[in-house]
Amino acid sequence: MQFIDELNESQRAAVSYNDGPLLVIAGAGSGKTRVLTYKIAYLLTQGIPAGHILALTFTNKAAREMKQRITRLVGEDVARYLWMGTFHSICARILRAEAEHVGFTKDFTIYDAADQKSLVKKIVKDLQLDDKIYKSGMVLARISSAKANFIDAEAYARNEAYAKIDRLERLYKMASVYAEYNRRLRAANAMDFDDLLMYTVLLLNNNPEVRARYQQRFWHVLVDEYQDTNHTQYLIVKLLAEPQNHVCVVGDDAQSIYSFRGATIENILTFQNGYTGAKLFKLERNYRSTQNIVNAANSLIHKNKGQIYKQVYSEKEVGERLHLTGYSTDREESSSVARQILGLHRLNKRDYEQIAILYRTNAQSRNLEEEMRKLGIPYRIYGGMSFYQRKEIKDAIAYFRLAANGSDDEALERIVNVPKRGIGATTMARVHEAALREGVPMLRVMQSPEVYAAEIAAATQRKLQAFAEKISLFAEQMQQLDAFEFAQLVLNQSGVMADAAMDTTAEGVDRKGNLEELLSGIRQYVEDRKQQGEETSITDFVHEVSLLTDQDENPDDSVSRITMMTVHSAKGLEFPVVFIVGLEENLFPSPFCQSEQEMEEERRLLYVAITRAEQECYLTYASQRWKNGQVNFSNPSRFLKDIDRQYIQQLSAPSAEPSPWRMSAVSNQQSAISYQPSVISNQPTVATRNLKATTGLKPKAEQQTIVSNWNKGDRIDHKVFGKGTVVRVYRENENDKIEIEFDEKGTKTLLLAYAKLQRI
DNA sequence: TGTCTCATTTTTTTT
DNA sequence: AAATGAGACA
Repeated sequence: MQFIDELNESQRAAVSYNDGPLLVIAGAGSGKTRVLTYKIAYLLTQGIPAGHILALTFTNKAAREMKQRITRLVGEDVARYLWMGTFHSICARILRAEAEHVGFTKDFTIYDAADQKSLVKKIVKDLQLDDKIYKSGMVLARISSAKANFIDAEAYARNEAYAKIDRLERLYKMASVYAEYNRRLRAANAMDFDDLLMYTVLLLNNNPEVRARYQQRFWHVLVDEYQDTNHTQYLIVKLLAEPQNHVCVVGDDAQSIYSFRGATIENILTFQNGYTGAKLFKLERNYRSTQNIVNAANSLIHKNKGQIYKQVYSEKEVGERLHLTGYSTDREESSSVARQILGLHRLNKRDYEQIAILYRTNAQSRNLEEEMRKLGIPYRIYGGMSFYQRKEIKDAIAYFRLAANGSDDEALERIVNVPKRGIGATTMARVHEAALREGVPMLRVMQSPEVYAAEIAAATQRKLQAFAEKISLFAEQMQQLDAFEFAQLVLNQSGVMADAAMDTTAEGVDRKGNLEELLSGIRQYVEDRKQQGEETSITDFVHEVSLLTDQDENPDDSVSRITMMTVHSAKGLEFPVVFIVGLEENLFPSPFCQSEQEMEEERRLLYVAITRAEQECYLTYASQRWKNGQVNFSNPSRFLKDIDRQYIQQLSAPSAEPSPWRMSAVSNQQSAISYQPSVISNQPTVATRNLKATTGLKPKAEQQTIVSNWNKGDRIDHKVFGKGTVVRVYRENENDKIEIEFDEKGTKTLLLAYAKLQRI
């Protein structure tokens, strides 16, 4: 037990307390993960077998890292038997083993967001509801919220609180949509993310002998980031830990930022009610950040009303104050941040790896990305499109999914015509209708269309059968081949690979490259699993992949890069230098929070952001920002006033109102009409859109034309603008002027135009 | 059936 | 700015 010396007093107390449930309130940077890691190591040295310890984390990455740290303490041959993972992956593991108890087979598919959305759309259509009211996003949010609170479709129908909101939104049939949604998932032998949690609770609730088995398996249950658990997760922990209640949860109410996903801070606040005799430990010493950073963050968070009182403190150096800078535009903000990063790298010898830029919304990464590229700063963006979300990858995986689970209608619809097989929407609508009517999977209908859907033309029926046969052939092969061999076979015989290979455009080459990357990923997977002596089938691979997120992608190369991500995904991370950008009203805080509670959550979000910084923290805002293709004027975030001024150094405020670029469009020498003051920055940039209203251009000609970042003499791509159209962009009170003339070619594709930058 | 054009919408965060 | 959806047309 030499490692217990590496802990401070309160950490050690939490680690070695073992007489019952405990709640560890761990301030930011106070060694939360350290406590959890050491606690597990401690349990292991106390003779608890690794296979009897369950540790639940928030992300796969956190689980992986914790496992690595424990491995370093106790060795691989012990650590590998730990049950460690996200709620979702552990639940999936349990559910696959016990699938028949909840009426699924162990090969059930996990539907991702796209599958869910498409399913909801179909249901809304089939139930003949108005899709303007039953928007898929809204419907899914309602369902997800219900599932997070362990409310099934039946209970939903009886639930007055939900009904009230639904009435407000005119979603009178919401309960039936929910019920139908679940029926369809079940028919497809599929679960969504929330089902993984929901069905685990059902499983344990309804099957005493299964429950007893898992309760006997898990002697100790530990939960990280407890402030971000929802009610269903609370139930899972409760059910698994009974009756001994050897539960250890670690969290920080000040960092609760996922209530939009159903997380409830109540879980922390009432922990001691749910587990009588629970002991509370507080970790208040921050080992991460300088005093200025910790104090600034404290002054901010103390403006919140609801919180467990704690005084986080740092004994590191006082450090620099937070640097606050205002800019007139978002472009300026981005380019200045880029220049500062370059400076930090060159002059202060900062490794790029030590620097992160955090923002409220993913959309903000675009500008930043551009500026980084301009200055040659290597970067890594988390969020946005991950590898597994690319079209060709999803297509490939849909083939695997369908082979593994013939009821997976979403996978089927995705690939039935990829590559083109002449099976169009009309045919699929008939297949869908028949499948619904007969209560069979669509694949079955396609196997014998003459039985189920006779109205389909004979020639088309043969196409359907050919497809169905191909899939059953794959399903057969799947039994004999390992994941890599199988994937290779499918990509070749499905035509997906050939399709990509035929396309010689840049995107086509990319697609082919991605597919090859997928293959080599699968090969790697097979090799790894072989070494571990584990299964190497494609189904395991698919199951694993469906629980991955972009956070989990390989840190790839050895190049040192700055990191750009949303504040949410930065939770749990730390960087010597942090830039927090876009600190404006209607962005951060988000324009969507109505209630005071939501505002407090946004404040916690900024608290999380600031406390990521170890040494330097830069805060920026801009007074003009592009949003949804429009310029927005904004004020500095109210949160800036919440931070005690003594910890902030204001470097500069936006200079006087910039003279914006104005744009006018002239059609055939018609009169010029000035357009909204839009464009910004010293780089002449033009954005035109929907000019019809203002210019009277012919209806054909005027859709969205975007030209950005010009230099003298640049050639630019854009859409057809209409014969003889001239667009002028000029800067008020100055003589800079850009004039573009559009010629009339351009039938379908983009027209190349020539931009002339001139001074008049 | 497939492609192209035009119009409308977008509420933020993620396992 | 980008994505989605509807409708026209080959």
